Amino acid sequence: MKTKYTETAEIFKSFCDENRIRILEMLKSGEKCACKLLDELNVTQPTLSHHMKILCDAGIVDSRKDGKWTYYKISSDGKSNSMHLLDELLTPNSEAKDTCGN
Amino acid sequence: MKTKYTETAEIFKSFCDENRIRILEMLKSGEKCACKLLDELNVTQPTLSHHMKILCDAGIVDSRKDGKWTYYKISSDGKSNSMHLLDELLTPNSEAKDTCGN
DNA sequence: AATATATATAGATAAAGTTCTATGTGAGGT
DNA sequence: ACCTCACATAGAACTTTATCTATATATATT
Repeated sequence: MKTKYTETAEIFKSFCDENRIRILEMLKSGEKCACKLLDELNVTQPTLSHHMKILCDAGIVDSRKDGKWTYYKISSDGKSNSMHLLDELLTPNSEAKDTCGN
Repeated sequence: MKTKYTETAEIFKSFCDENRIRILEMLKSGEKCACKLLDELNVTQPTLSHHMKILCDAGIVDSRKDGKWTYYKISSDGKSNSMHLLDELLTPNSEAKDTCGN
Protein backbone atom coordinates (compact mmCIF):
# COMPACT_ATOMS: atom_id res chain seq x y z
CA MET A 1 0.00 0.00 0.00
CA LYS A 2 1.15 3.48 -0.85
CA THR A 3 0.54 5.88 2.00
CA LYS A 4 0.07 9.59 1.57
CA TYR A 5 3.51 9.95 3.16
CA THR A 6 5.05 7.79 0.47
CA GLU A 7 3.43 9.88 -2.23
CA THR A 8 4.62 13.13 -0.73
CA ALA A 9 8.11 11.72 -0.37
CA GLU A 10 8.03 10.62 -4.04
CA ILE A 11 7.32 14.13 -5.14
CA PHE A 12 10.05 15.71 -3.06
CA LYS A 13 12.57 13.14 -4.26
CA SER A 14 12.54 15.18 -7.45
CA PHE A 15 14.45 17.87 -5.63
CA CYS A 16 16.99 15.93 -3.63
CA ASP A 17 19.42 15.03 -6.33
CA GLU A 18 21.94 17.54 -7.64
CA ASN A 19 21.54 16.53 -11.24
CA ARG A 20 17.77 16.81 -11.10
CA ILE A 21 18.13 20.29 -9.69
CA ARG A 22 20.45 21.18 -12.56
CA ILE A 23 17.90 19.78 -14.99
CA LEU A 24 15.11 21.87 -13.47
CA GLU A 25 17.27 24.97 -13.64
CA MET A 26 17.84 24.33 -17.32
CA LEU A 27 14.12 23.89 -17.89
CA LYS A 28 13.40 27.25 -16.27
CA SER A 29 14.42 28.89 -19.52
CA GLY A 30 11.84 26.85 -21.42
CA GLU A 31 11.18 23.52 -23.01
CA LYS A 32 14.30 21.55 -23.89
CA CYS A 33 14.91 18.29 -25.64
CA ALA A 34 16.77 15.48 -23.93
CA CYS A 35 19.81 15.82 -26.17
CA LYS A 36 20.26 19.43 -25.13
CA LEU A 37 20.03 18.53 -21.44
CA LEU A 38 22.47 15.71 -22.01
CA ASP A 39 24.97 18.14 -23.52
CA GLU A 40 25.14 20.15 -20.36
CA LEU A 41 25.23 17.40 -17.77
CA ASN A 42 28.12 15.09 -17.05
CA VAL A 43 26.07 11.92 -17.16
CA THR A 44 25.38 9.23 -19.72
CA GLN A 45 22.18 9.12 -21.75
CA PRO A 46 20.61 6.30 -19.70
CA THR A 47 21.28 8.23 -16.52
CA LEU A 48 19.54 11.27 -17.91
CA SER A 49 16.65 9.05 -18.96
CA HIS A 50 16.42 7.73 -15.40
CA HIS A 51 16.24 11.24 -13.93
CA MET A 52 13.66 12.39 -16.45
CA LYS A 53 11.49 9.43 -15.54
CA ILE A 54 11.60 10.39 -11.88
CA LEU A 55 10.73 13.99 -12.66
CA CYS A 56 7.89 13.01 -14.99
CA ASP A 57 6.48 10.33 -12.69
CA ALA A 58 6.41 12.89 -9.89
CA GLY A 59 4.44 15.23 -12.16
CA ILE A 60 7.07 17.96 -11.89
CA VAL A 61 8.02 17.79 -15.54
CA ASP A 62 5.87 17.20 -18.63
CA SER A 63 7.19 15.46 -21.70
CA ARG A 64 6.19 15.56 -25.32
CA LYS A 65 7.49 13.45 -28.18
CA ASP A 66 8.11 14.93 -31.58
CA GLY A 67 9.58 12.49 -34.03
CA LYS A 68 12.84 11.19 -32.66
CA TRP A 69 13.01 13.81 -29.98
CA THR A 70 11.49 14.15 -26.57
CA TYR A 71 10.93 17.59 -25.15
CA TYR A 72 10.63 18.35 -21.48
CA LYS A 73 9.27 21.30 -19.59
CA ILE A 74 8.35 22.22 -16.05
CA SER A 75 4.72 21.36 -15.31
CA SER A 76 2.83 24.31 -13.89
CA ASP A 77 0.43 21.89 -12.21
CA GLY A 78 3.40 20.04 -10.76
CA LYS A 79 4.76 23.31 -9.50
CA SER A 80 1.58 24.42 -7.80
CA ASN A 81 0.95 20.99 -6.39
CA SER A 82 4.39 20.69 -4.83
CA MET A 83 4.33 24.28 -3.55
CA HIS A 84 1.01 23.56 -1.96
CA LEU A 85 2.25 20.33 -0.41
CA LEU A 86 5.27 22.05 1.06
CA ASP A 87 3.25 24.93 2.43
CA GLU A 88 0.78 22.49 3.91
CA LEU A 89 3.59 20.50 5.50
CA LEU A 90 5.31 23.47 7.12
CA THR A 91 2.44 25.65 8.22
CA PRO A 92 1.66 25.29 11.93
CA ASN A 93 -2.04 24.82 12.44
CA SER A 94 -2.51 25.61 16.11
CA GLU A 95 -0.59 26.55 19.20
CA ALA A 96 -1.06 23.42 21.24
CA LYS A 97 2.03 23.30 23.39
CA ASP A 98 3.55 20.14 24.67
CA THR A 99 5.67 20.35 27.79
CA CYS A 100 6.51 16.67 27.87
CA GLY A 101 4.57 16.54 31.08
CA ASN A 102 2.74 13.38 30.09
CA MET B 1 33.43 21.89 -2.37
CA LYS B 2 29.75 22.26 -1.71
CA THR B 3 27.91 23.58 -4.72
CA LYS B 4 24.67 25.48 -4.55
CA TYR B 5 23.04 22.37 -6.02
CA THR B 6 24.31 20.27 -3.13
CA GLU B 7 22.91 22.74 -0.63
CA THR B 8 19.52 22.85 -2.28
CA ALA B 9 19.44 19.06 -2.41
CA GLU B 10 20.34 18.94 1.32
CA ILE B 11 17.36 21.05 2.18
CA PHE B 12 14.90 19.05 0.12
CA LYS B 13 16.20 15.80 1.58
CA SER B 14 14.19 16.83 4.62
CA PHE B 15 11.04 16.02 2.71
CA CYS B 16 11.90 12.82 0.95
CA ASP B 17 11.63 10.37 3.78
CA GLU B 18 8.28 9.16 5.04
CA ASN B 19 9.24 9.34 8.67
CA ARG B 20 10.50 12.89 8.37
CA ILE B 21 7.22 13.86 6.77
CA ARG B 22 5.38 12.26 9.67
CA ILE B 23 7.59 14.19 12.09
CA LEU B 24 6.87 17.48 10.34
CA GLU B 25 3.15 16.75 10.41
CA MET B 26 3.37 16.21 14.14
CA LEU B 27 5.25 19.45 14.57
CA LYS B 28 2.53 21.36 12.74
CA SER B 29 0.50 21.29 15.93
CA GLY B 30 3.32 22.94 17.84
CA GLU B 31 6.59 22.32 19.59
CA LYS B 32 7.11 18.72 20.71
CA CYS B 33 9.79 16.97 22.68
CA ALA B 34 11.67 14.04 21.20
CA CYS B 35 10.07 11.56 23.56
CA LYS B 36 6.62 12.51 22.31
CA LEU B 37 7.66 12.13 18.67
CA LEU B 38 9.23 8.80 19.50
CA ASP B 39 5.97 7.59 20.99
CA GLU B 40 4.16 8.04 17.73
CA LEU B 41 6.73 6.69 15.31
CA ASN B 42 7.69 3.08 14.88
CA VAL B 43 11.42 3.69 15.06
CA THR B 44 14.06 3.40 17.73
CA GLN B 45 15.40 6.40 19.59
CA PRO B 46 18.68 6.59 17.62
CA THR B 47 16.74 6.55 14.37
CA LEU B 48 14.63 9.46 15.53
CA SER B 49 17.79 11.27 16.55
CA HIS B 50 19.20 10.74 13.05
CA HIS B 51 16.11 12.22 11.42
CA MET B 52 16.02 15.19 13.76
CA LYS B 53 19.62 15.95 12.92
CA ILE B 54 18.82 16.00 9.21
CA LEU B 55 15.84 18.29 9.77
CA CYS B 56 17.80 20.63 12.05
CA ASP B 57 20.90 20.73 9.84
CA ALA B 58 18.68 21.65 6.91
CA GLY B 59 17.26 24.51 8.95
CA ILE B 60 13.72 23.19 8.65
CA VAL B 61 13.36 22.46 12.34
CA ASP B 62 14.65 24.39 15.35
CA SER B 63 15.62 22.67 18.57
CA ARG B 64 15.79 23.85 22.14
CA LYS B 65 17.11 22.00 25.15
CA ASP B 66 15.40 22.22 28.50
CA GLY B 67 16.99 20.09 31.15
CA LYS B 68 16.95 16.51 30.00
CA TRP B 69 14.54 17.22 27.20
CA THR B 70 14.93 18.53 23.69
CA TYR B 71 12.04 20.33 22.05
CA TYR B 72 11.59 20.66 18.33
CA LYS B 73 9.51 22.98 16.23
CA ILE B 74 9.16 23.96 12.60
CA SER B 75 11.41 26.90 11.78
CA SER B 76 9.53 29.73 10.11
CA ASP B 77 12.77 30.86 8.48
CA GLY B 78 13.31 27.31 7.27
CA LYS B 79 9.83 27.30 5.87
CA SER B 80 10.14 30.56 3.99
CA ASN B 81 13.59 29.68 2.75
CA SER B 82 12.55 26.31 1.36
CA MET B 83 9.33 27.71 -0.13
CA HIS B 84 11.37 30.38 -1.81
CA LEU B 85 13.89 27.87 -3.11
CA LEU B 86 11.16 25.68 -4.56
CA ASP B 87 9.40 28.60 -6.17
CA GLU B 88 12.68 29.81 -7.62
CA LEU B 89 13.46 26.35 -8.95
CA LEU B 90 10.12 25.85 -10.68
CA THR B 91 9.31 29.28 -12.02
CA PRO B 92 10.11 29.64 -15.73
CA ASN B 93 12.04 32.79 -16.37
CA SER B 94 11.60 33.31 -20.11
CA GLU B 95 10.09 31.71 -23.14
CA ALA B 96 13.21 30.81 -25.03
CA LYS B 97 12.17 27.80 -27.07
CA ASP B 98 14.56 25.11 -28.08
CA THR B 99 13.71 23.05 -31.12
CA CYS B 100 16.78 20.91 -30.94
CA GLY B 101 17.83 22.47 -34.19
CA ASN B 102 21.40 23.00 -33.09
C1' DA C 1 15.16 -2.52 -46.65
C1' DA C 2 19.20 -0.89 -44.49
C1' DT C 3 21.15 2.59 -41.65
C1' DA C 4 21.56 6.24 -38.40
C1' DT C 5 19.83 8.74 -34.49
C1' DA C 6 17.16 9.60 -30.08
C1' DT C 7 15.53 7.62 -26.21
C1' DA C 8 14.23 3.64 -23.10
C1' DT C 9 15.10 -0.61 -20.66
C1' DA C 10 17.90 -4.33 -18.32
C1' DG C 11 21.22 -5.64 -15.42
C1' DA C 12 25.42 -4.86 -12.67
C1' DT C 13 27.94 -2.08 -9.42
C1' DA C 14 28.83 1.40 -6.22
C1' DA C 15 27.45 5.03 -3.32
C1' DA C 16 24.15 6.91 -0.16
C1' DG C 17 20.56 6.50 3.09
C1' DT C 18 17.86 4.16 6.81
C1' DT C 19 17.69 1.41 10.58
C1' DC C 20 19.25 -1.30 14.21
C1' DT C 21 22.23 -2.61 18.64
C1' DA C 22 25.55 -1.05 21.72
C1' DT C 23 27.53 2.59 24.08
C1' DG C 24 28.61 7.45 25.45
C1' DT C 25 27.20 11.94 27.51
C1' DG C 26 24.98 15.09 30.28
C1' DA C 27 21.33 16.64 33.34
C1' DG C 28 18.47 15.69 37.41
C1' DG C 29 16.94 13.14 41.33
C1' DT C 30 17.97 10.19 45.73
C1' DA D 1 28.54 10.00 44.87
C1' DC D 2 25.36 7.13 42.51
C1' DC D 3 21.64 6.10 39.62
C1' DT D 4 18.26 7.03 36.16
C1' DC D 5 16.41 9.13 32.21
C1' DA D 6 16.72 11.69 27.63
C1' DC D 7 19.28 12.08 23.88
C1' DA D 8 23.60 11.56 20.84
C1' DT D 9 27.18 8.94 18.58
C1' DA D 10 29.54 4.74 16.55
C1' DG D 11 29.45 1.08 13.82
C1' DA D 12 27.24 -2.70 11.28
C1' DA D 13 23.43 -4.62 8.33
C1' DC D 14 20.22 -3.76 4.97
C1' DT D 15 17.78 -1.10 1.46
C1' DT D 16 17.46 2.28 -1.93
C1' DT D 17 19.32 5.19 -5.36
C1' DA D 18 22.55 6.70 -8.96
C1' DT D 19 25.38 5.44 -12.33
C1' DC D 20 27.43 2.79 -15.84
C1' DT D 21 27.66 -0.68 -20.08
C1' DA D 22 25.03 -3.23 -23.20
C1' DT D 23 21.01 -3.68 -25.72
C1' DA D 24 16.24 -2.79 -27.37
C1' DT D 25 12.91 0.19 -29.65
C1' DA D 26 11.13 3.55 -32.46
C1' DT D 27 11.59 7.20 -35.84
C1' DA D 28 13.56 9.27 -39.59
C1' DT D 29 16.79 9.16 -43.77
C1' DT D 30 18.96 7.16 -47.85
